[in-house]
Amino acid sequence: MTQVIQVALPVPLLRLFDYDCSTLPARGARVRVPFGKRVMVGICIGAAEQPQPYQRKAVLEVLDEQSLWPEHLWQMLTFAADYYQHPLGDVLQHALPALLRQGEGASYQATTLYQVTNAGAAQELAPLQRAPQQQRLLATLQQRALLARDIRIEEFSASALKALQSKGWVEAVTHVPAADTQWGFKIAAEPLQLNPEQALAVAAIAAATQPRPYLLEGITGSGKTEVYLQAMAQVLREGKQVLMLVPEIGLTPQTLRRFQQRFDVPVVMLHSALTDRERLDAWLDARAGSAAIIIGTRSAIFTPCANLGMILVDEEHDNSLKQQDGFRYHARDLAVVRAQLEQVPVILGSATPSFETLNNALQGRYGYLQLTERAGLAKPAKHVVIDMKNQPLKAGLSKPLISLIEQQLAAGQQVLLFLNRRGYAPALLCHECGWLAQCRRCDAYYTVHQGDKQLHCHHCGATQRLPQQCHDCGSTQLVGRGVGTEQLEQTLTELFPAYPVLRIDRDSTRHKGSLAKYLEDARANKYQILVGTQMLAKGHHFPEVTLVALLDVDAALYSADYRAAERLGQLYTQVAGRAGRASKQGLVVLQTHHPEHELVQDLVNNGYGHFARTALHERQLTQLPPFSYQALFRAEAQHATAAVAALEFIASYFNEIADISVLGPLPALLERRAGRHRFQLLLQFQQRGLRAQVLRHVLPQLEQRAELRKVRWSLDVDPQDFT
DNA sequence: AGCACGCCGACT
DNA sequence: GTCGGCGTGCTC
Repeated sequence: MTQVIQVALPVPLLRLFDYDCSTLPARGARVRVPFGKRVMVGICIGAAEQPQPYQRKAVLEVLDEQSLWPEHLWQMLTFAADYYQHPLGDVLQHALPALLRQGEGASYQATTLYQVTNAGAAQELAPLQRAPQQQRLLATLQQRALLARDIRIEEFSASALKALQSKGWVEAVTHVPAADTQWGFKIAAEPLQLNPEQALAVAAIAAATQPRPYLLEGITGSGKTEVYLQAMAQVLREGKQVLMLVPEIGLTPQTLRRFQQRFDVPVVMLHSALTDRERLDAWLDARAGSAAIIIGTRSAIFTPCANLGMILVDEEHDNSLKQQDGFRYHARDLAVVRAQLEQVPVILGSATPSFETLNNALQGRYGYLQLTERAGLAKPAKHVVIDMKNQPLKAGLSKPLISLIEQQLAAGQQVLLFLNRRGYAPALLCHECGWLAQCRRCDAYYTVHQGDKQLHCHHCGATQRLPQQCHDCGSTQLVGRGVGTEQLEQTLTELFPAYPVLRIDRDSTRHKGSLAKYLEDARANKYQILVGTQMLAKGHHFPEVTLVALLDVDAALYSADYRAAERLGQLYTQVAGRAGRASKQGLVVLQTHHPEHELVQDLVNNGYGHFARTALHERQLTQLPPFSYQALFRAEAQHATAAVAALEFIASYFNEIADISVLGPLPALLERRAGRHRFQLLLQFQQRGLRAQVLRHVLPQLEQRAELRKVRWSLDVDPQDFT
């Protein structure tokens, strides 16, 4: 009997689409459908209860017999679509590997497996002395069978393989990888001895009768990872899976190795270098339960797990956990929702917890586990605040800082300098008339880059040749104003010619693999002076670094973005954790024109914990998140008036509702970018429930309005960034 | 988001 | 005379 079904399609529309179908597919199964002039893969949501009187088209093909997602994960995904008011079809699309989005079968692909024949197993290796390629391959095959892919990866010779086959020693068989859900739990390496705090944390998680979220707040070097490992061990021992989210930068082969060394269980790592097929295999392994540990960045939160036992979110304060465009979800928040639905514990780990998470822990909603002791005998770093007022500066370096650097270098140690501006100089100034080279498409100045002798706009990517003359007065007296990492690198090379300088920023690491190489060189102490942007701040440890300096933090102290201070506190604390170790005193230097600033004083004197609590109290007084719930509408258009009008139109839907504060429309921090005028409208609610209810009611209406068709607009629930 | 339709400028 | 620029509208 023909059914009418609702289908979610990957289009930016909140509504679902009705199709005729000869059967009723499972909810969560894929269907191939005609859509306009195209054919698309959509997800069946179920039977349409009140089919619209509409000229329906028919489903072309039902691609899955069952739902692609386990029930709890399906619930999380529908929750997310509602919470973020984002089209369900697009949300579901995010939760699928590329091959499944394209309509491939949700199954392993048969590949060729090469194995020794009986004759091959008995064959001596010595006679192959004169064919070393064949000898090496046969020796390996006698130990284990190899997939076609392994042959390639391990660089065996294809002709050697052919030769062995023709001698009848090796045969090719068709191999369908099966999800092997039976992995026995084995500890590969003995766990480390825990200190009392660590032991308490592990025990608290193990002893909980009700699974719940935990904040694991551990200063750098306090052994957070060991707590993760031992908490995981208990889950793995029961045959359950662990899902771990890490920041983009933390997804390294070292991470993988650390887990493999401890546990003799299958680990899959979802990194960007995987092919689409490998990604699907990993997804299938996780869904079947045959992967014991699944590690990935933000989007890994959507990986289905047959038998989930725990979720870990490492560096839970990290901004890369929030997607900044399209489906703007926060993976940490979804992890908490998923853990609740699946009834498993979730551990949010950080040395510098986000204010949201810290507040939840302080209010008792999350378990609060603290690690305050540095392992070993490492001394906490010394803090120095340098007042830049009235100081002569050399490429942003004050005299006292230069002499501190000198001392460290002379003692054979490494220094690490942070400057959050890449390029040579953040502006090009005419020395005669004051003209500044400005991007034509953005409200921003061009950055001078000496490397390629060009001006770059860091906001729209535009470039042009370095001008020889002022555009206004024709003078040739053009000078860079301000300091970027390029110039800092150059100046340091001049100041300390005996010491090699390494610069790490987006420009110097453009080639793939170069970042990894530089980091390795830095760790190996090939460079004594390291210069970089934030890029260098996250998650890297350089054991020989004793001095870390933040060259200019003033922008964060007086930013229009209320989260700037939180981020500064986190950055400062993270980098402070990198200075010094057991035998050497670390030094953290902060240069500012406002040494008396409360935030600076609090951070330096009382540490992140106190700083965060003070700032949280302030957020409470001013009714900012996490003490209120925000939704941000953004609009951009060719003309400012169009963007403003669109937001005013949106605002009219909220103005009359009680208990909503409506701010704006206000220009974005960078009003014009790539030739488009950008404005924002901020809504603030006292209750999360009210926000959900109102957005759920209003968004579908807005989508219908012709008034909003001419501008590009979007909604960001729980905005992190106001740029 | 795509993809078509539609109406105005610089090219073979 | 066309090719193609991106504004506007629609997708079950």
